[in-house]
Amino acid sequence: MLSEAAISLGYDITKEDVSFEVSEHADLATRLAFRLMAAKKGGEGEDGGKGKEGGKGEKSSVNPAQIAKAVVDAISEESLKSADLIGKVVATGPYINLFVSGKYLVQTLENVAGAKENYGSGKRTGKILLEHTSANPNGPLHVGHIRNAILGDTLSRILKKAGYDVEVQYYVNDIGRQIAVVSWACTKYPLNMNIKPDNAIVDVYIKANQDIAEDESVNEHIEKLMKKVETGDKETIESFSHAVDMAVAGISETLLLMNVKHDKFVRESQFIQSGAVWDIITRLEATGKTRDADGALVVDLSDYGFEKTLVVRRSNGTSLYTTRDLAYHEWKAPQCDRMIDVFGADHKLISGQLRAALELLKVKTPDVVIFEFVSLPEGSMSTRRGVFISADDLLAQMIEAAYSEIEKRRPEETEEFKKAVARMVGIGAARYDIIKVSPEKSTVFDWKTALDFEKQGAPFIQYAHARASNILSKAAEDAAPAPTAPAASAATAAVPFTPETADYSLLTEPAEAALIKKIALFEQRIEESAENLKPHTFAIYARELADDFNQFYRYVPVLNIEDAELKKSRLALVYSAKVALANALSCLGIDAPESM
RNA sequence: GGGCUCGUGGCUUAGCCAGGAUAUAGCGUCGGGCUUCUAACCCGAAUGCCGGGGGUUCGAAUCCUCCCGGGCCCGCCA
Repeated sequence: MLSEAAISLGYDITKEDVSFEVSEHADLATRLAFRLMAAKKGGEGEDGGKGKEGGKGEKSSVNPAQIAKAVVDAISEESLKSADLIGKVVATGPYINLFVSGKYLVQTLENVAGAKENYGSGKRTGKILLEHTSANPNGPLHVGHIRNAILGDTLSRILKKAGYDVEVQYYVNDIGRQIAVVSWACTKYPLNMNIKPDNAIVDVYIKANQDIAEDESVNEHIEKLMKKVETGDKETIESFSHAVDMAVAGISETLLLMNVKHDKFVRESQFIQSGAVWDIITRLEATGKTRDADGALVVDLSDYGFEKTLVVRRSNGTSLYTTRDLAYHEWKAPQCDRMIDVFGADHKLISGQLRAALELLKVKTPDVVIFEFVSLPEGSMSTRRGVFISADDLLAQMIEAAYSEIEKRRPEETEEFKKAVARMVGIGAARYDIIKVSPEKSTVFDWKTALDFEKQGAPFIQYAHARASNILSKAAEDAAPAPTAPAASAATAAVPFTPETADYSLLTEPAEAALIKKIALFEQRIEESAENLKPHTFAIYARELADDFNQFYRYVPVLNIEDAELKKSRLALVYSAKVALANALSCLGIDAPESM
């Protein structure tokens, strides 16, 4: 419509030149006028170039505000009519602002009612293999790992919502040096079977590392174990595997508590046993880019901009994490259209080298999502030194904090109710606090901030959902009163309501329109978030949605009105808002309580 | 030392990739709102040389460059 108008004025543009953005001044805005001015100035020869010598002297006689006005004036009557979702187009200064029509709002609510829990789903296709968390099984997850877990899990939910077929994997290091230390520690020190198994493992792991620091000879034992495992010694493999099982069991329990789901736990050792690792090494050698360095085999990746070579085989003949990771990615590549890895900032260099080596082998490379570190006020965390705050501790304290809140607010409720809500709110708050911040910010963990339930965090969104649920359940009660209930008054009289039959055009309050418009943006925001691999942008959308619902809740009564038709329509809107809120929370891995 | 990354009111933070309308929101501070669907809510106020200098541009928080400060990496660890 706008391009037609611009063309009619003699501008040489195509539909693609018209781009829109969201704006606080309009539902949709375009800076088309700026483009047109630039195009005109650039002259005949150049079209989107910078026009490095063009612009200076010849000041254009028209300014963008005039162009904008001219374009809007040139929009033909029937063109505006045919775009029936757009209600109004105005030029404000150099901007052309578009406002949606009532039909757009009605259509949005019809879509929600039709789609329900599928509302907001995108149409993307393709299979994605997403790897996240993959913490070493040498102890419990700590607060650094949960950034990985929550980022990865939220990303997987958003990608699924966008339409992709997503399989999530945890890559288990069950064979490296650290696991050899764990295994050795398990034979030297007794395991405390009365505590969570990952905690029992880390206790002995820390002791073993102290031993190594004090006594060099321990390293010889460790190395012997590594060799044995790579050459297939059954007993050693079983001992490793037992220790790994314990740690993984504990880690899984923590992940489950956080609503983090993996489809598969893939063990590194399988790539040793299958011979894939040695096969990779042979093919790397065949590229001619490898060489011997003091007995070790290294790959020269200088063609890819890496000065440092990459070691793929130790001088003692054993493989390294990186080598096994190459085999893992080669294994994954044919199973999917796209691989995504979520790694901590410490993996930045190595993941770049991994991608380069995969390219060398002509294997599809993964997209890597990097998040910066979470450190403690006294410095960075270390499982080995026992310097960390475990995820379990954090989550337990958050649930406890949520419990005391619910105790304060709803003392009359049952213990079961309070416990359930405390879990939903505590975990939700933890997840939201982590996901709302963009991953490239490094953070310092602080108990006080962590346990301070930030306003407009997860509880805020959950509360909006609970409010919507409450209105709907009250309406249902009114519609089917219990035999003992007093007769309903006129204002609260039963309103048979179904989203399909409501007259949405009655919803004309500003707060109603604002809420509907926000609901309408769901799919777009999901696709944006999925496309950019930025879950935090969707977390912000969920908050905005709750914000608009709370405005509506404050200013627009639903149950206490006389007009039955209007009540029906508003109930339908509340229903749509509840669906949108529930779907948004689900994408964030946060439970949506009916009451809290 | 080299590479990557971050720096936005007292604190936390969005916007930066694809430069444009008074820079987003929360906490904290100050003031207001529960006989009306749960106040984990809502409304209002104050608070910003968008780390600093230079450059590109009609226009820079956004692009380029140098500098300063924090984080991460530069292992035959993962």
